[in-house]
Amino acid sequence: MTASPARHATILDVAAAAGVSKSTVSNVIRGVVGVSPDTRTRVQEVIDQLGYRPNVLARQLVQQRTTTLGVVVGDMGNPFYAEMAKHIEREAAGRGYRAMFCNTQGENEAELSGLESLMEYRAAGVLFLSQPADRERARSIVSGRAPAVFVTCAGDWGDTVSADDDAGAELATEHLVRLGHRRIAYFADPIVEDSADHDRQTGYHRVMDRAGLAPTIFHWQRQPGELLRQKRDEQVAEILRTRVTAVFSSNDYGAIELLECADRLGVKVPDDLSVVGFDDVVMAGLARINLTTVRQPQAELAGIAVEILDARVNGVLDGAHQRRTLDVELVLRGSTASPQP
Amino acid sequence: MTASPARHATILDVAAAAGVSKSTVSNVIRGVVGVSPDTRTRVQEVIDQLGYRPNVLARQLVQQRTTTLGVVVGDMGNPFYAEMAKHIEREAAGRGYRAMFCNTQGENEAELSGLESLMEYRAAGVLFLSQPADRERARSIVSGRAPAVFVTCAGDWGDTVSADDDAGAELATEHLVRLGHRRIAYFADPIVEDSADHDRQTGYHRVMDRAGLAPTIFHWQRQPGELLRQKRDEQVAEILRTRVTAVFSSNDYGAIELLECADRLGVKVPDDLSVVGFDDVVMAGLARINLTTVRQPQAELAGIAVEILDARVNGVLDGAHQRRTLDVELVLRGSTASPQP
DNA sequence: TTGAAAGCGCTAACAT
DNA sequence: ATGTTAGCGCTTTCAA
Repeated sequence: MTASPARHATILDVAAAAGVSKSTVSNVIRGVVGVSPDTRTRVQEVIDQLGYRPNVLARQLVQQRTTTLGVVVGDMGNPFYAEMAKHIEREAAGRGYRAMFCNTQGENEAELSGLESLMEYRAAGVLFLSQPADRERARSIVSGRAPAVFVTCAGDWGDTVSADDDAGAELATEHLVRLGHRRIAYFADPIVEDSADHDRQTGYHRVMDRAGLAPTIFHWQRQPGELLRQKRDEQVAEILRTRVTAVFSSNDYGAIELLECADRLGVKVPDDLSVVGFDDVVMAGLARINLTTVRQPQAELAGIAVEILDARVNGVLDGAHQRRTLDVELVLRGSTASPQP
Repeated sequence: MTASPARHATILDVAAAAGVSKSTVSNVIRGVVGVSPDTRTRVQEVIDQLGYRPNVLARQLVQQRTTTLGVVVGDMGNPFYAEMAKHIEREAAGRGYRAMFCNTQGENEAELSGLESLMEYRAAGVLFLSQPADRERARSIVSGRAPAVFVTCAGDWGDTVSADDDAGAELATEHLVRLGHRRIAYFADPIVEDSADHDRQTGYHRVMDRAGLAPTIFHWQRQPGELLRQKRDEQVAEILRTRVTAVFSSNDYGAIELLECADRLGVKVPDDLSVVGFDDVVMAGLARINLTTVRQPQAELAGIAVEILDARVNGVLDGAHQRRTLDVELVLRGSTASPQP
């Protein structure tokens, strides 16, 4: 079999074969009332026979609106974003939208050209799973042309849907305090959105203050691209020299890397070091990882985000930006315990 | 700020503002030669000023071809597919295509309606990361309308790009044989495509035969939806009762589950049991998983798949289906060792 | 070097 | 209940 001519039947082909006008075919396709049962079935038969599929491009061109949702995601290789992407695609499809993904890998250029491309496709709305690096240019490309929803990352020019980062951090930190830890560090992974990181730090600080403990913030150094294992180990070793007995990491990924370092350094988790993460990615639940963490309600986040975007697109929702915050939950697993005496 | 009117400037707006005809604007956009420098800059200024973006729908309607690539993926939550999806999106974007994902979750209905939708969007081509459940209907929807490429899964009505499953299985099995194992089981995870599973079994069988060893095939029972942990443990316990000392799993996911079961049952890996996986997902490289496995060249698979699809779309490649097989590599880690005496 | 005009496949009035 | 018609925003001959 050779390459296909990719010939699609048009509404005119159907009309001709069924011996009706193209409007009648259009009426059948769109299921409008006022088509005689006879005609309807006859047209439908021709449609099935010809394998006719309406051209969405033509439809959307005349209707002046599309059912394409743009999704901007930093790294689909990151399990958290991959799972979010999956949920969003499902939600979008459930509401009759098609998701167009732009995986930006944090590259400014990819981000901007992706957004421009989405606008050229006249995406009905765009959904950010990570805040664009160049906020102003991103905004100037999208704003005024399509509604935007920021999921899990704050954006000041669109609706935002995120987990209660502050409360989650409180939960995590309180858990460590109750276990008897005094030296509890906050471990910031730069991959976490600034706004989320900020809120998580806030929650951490509040609990530490309340307990009369001194906060310590560590910034995980990431090399652009590959991570230097030795460099990470040195950092962790340094942290442990400060006699820290517990760490709250701003995300699971960072927490898992910390576990790895601890393993290499011979530091026992949870005996010598307790670790709490944030996200509850699937990996965190593996018996060998077994990470105590704060669960983000991924499916709900995705559902509400698409719901809001849909409402904006349909003009059902209008006016000021929505700011939805969903509850989180602490998942107790094996990476935390009371400090050794 | 209230909701945007989503008003996009058209080519006519630009033409009017620049005092030229729309054809001239079109010529500027498309960068065709034969436009005076004066006119070009003037038009370009208006374009920038108005933030004009050509409507891709209109363009594609008249050109009778799109730059949309449909990607069908079974489960983006699965790290292997998530990583593949990411690479494919990057490759597609690099060649001027936009990726439209359909996450089917193995549901027949989602799959078929997703494909129909892709055809309505007049996707230039479709890329399968997992074989559709209803092959015949999938074929009838796509075939003759858009070229299809099957990545990591065999499809008889399109080009296929996959890793050398057979050779990979040989590598894995030989590794275990050389370590001195005699009772080596093959562990089939049903999530693996039939064709890939078949080839991996073939490689396994060949090596076992050559070594004069008796092959044993186990089929991992997966409940639809949630897995029953106890059930899995029972299966693994049963396998171990057969005095198997090594297992070659048809994918990393299954291998990791096996590790989990072994942990729970108190079976030491690699001392009491050696385990080899297939794929080399990121998780397999975590120190706490440390799985010996066969690496699939994900980026290359994605690159070649998109390259072939691009060639088909442009008519550069014509005729019989391509069948590309890429080399794999055994990644030695800590889950394998010689059997205990 | 530019412009006029004919569609691409469809929807949505408006006629009949 | 069905047909006619005027676009949607663009590309692409063909003239000027």
